[in-house]
Amino acid sequence: MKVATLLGERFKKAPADCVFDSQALMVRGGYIKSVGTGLFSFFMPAKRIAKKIENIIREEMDRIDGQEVMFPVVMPGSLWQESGRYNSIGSELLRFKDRNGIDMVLGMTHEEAAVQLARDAAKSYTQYPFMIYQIQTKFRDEPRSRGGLIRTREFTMKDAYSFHTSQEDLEQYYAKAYHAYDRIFARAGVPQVVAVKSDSGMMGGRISHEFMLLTDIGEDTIVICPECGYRSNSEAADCIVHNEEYPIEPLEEVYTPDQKTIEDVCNYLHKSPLQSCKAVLYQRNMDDSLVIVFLRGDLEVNETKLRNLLCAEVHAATVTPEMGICPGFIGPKGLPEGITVVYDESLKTLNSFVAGANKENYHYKGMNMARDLGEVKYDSVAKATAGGICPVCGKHSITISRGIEVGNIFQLGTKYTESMNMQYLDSDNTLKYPIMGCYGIGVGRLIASVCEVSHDDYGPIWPITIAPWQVQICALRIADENVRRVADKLYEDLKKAGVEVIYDDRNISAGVMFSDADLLGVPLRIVVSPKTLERNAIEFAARDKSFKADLSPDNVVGEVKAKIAEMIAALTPED
RNA sequence: CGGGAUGUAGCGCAGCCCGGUAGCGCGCUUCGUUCGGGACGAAGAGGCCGCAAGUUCGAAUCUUGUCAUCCCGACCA
Repeated sequence: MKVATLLGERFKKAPADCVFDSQALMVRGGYIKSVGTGLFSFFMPAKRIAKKIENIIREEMDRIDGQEVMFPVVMPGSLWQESGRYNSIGSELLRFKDRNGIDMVLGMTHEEAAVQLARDAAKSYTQYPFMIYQIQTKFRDEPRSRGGLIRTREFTMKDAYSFHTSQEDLEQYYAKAYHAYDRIFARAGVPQVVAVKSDSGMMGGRISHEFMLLTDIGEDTIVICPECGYRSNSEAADCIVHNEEYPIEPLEEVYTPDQKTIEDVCNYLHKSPLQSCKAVLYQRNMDDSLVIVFLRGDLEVNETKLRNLLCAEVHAATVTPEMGICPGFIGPKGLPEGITVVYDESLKTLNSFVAGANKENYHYKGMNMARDLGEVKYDSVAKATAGGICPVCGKHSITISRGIEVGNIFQLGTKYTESMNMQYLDSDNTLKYPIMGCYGIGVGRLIASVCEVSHDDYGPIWPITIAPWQVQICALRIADENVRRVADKLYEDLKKAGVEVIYDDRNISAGVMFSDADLLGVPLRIVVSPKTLERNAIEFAARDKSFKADLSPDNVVGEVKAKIAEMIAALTPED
């Protein structure tokens, strides 16, 4: 390929609305072009990167006995009716009608299609376990796509579905998939991607992990214990806090005029927020019924956990006079009947604290849950905080990071096989539902993630395993006959040797040529110029500046191939 | 869905308040000089000023509506 005819303008400056480095560089470098909100076309370099990532994924899926298949992008709504998701999923599932007025959907994930494909084909236990996967376009009508390829509405995704006859077998396979994912991210040049425990959300099932690229621009909050390696998405993380032993005091109602926030009340009463109880109000989406969460004053509610606990969607409450509560002065004692109350575990060992008195301008101090409220049930609904206690090793070591989710794995269970009536005949001659796992990786998001962690001010630095090309030839002063002859020959020789090479033979200034090369991010660069040819040499350098050397034009091909092999080997895991 | 902003050449923007020939920089074309980190000169090409109504002799500019895009939040396997 020659740069001269490579489509995609490379810009000196990024469009004004780019928010992430990866986004700016991929637009500037002529990789992607926005077509509409969350919709992108890929120019050749991006498409080549995607293809290489897909091939790595393909190899690793095949390595754990995956069978590559393909499901349709468009599916009849009736298929999604079977699993119940046609109605349970909101407007991110794009629904439309075909010419016959039949309800159709655009696939945002393919559990239904996978079960539909497999259910008639795997009737005997002897055919299990198996895994099927595809690499294909998905569409999710995201309420807010952003950040270039980080969050798009249409995207390419590898999705895999495994089917098992026992939980143990699923767990074994799950571990294999976990390992395959580690290999994929290592080979793609982002060993920074780590698995974290996650909430399984609408997918159903219990155990799941997300593979996160840890970066400040990430949209997810990750709870990490550097001491023991515990890692969890904040949505799924346990919040364990330590409470001081405070002197037991009698329960006392105190006048606290206009002291409505935790901060105000605590200042007013000279107490720490650690010694107070906060009320957070929600309403169930279904019927707007009120839910009050009580937790220690310094903590925040983990709404994912609250939803899971209540088995209901909730939203922040709008307080009306009919509710019979006093915002700013809400406490556990003396609430009206009929309100759902959730006590966070942080209150369990808090032996003396400040709380609202459910009376305008009054709080209690010296409150003690057991003494003043009797036996109540405690649930874990608080967000983990930095410095909190690690649920695994018990040290005060929790740190909070941000991450981009580039992949995930779920132990689904029988949610889909039951709802869609997929059964096999077991060895004991009884019909059973297979147990499923599912495993996803977003290809475009992975491209952006690699770019995010592997770039400099001038452009991306693609790992050799996914780079659009392995080597770029920059011919300076192409009008010089010697340069033309040597560079042309190098290009032909490298192509013949099977090296992926892109050749810039434009008659332009060195600055422009190098800047364009930096934006293309090709890991190895050969510069042919009159200057080096004078000493019968060409220059061979790495995009990441790790080396730069003169080579004799005669043994370039061998040297380049050796370097490529070395760089690929460095990214290939041992097992 | 709430809040904020922006739509003028491929990209970045000015012009709008105060209505009257559509402009600038980059990029693109041609010629010449220069050229190992975004060179210089000269001459060119390129625009239903997001769309639609309205006001007006006349609208990029004023009014109304509408669509699109971006940011923050809500939401999100």
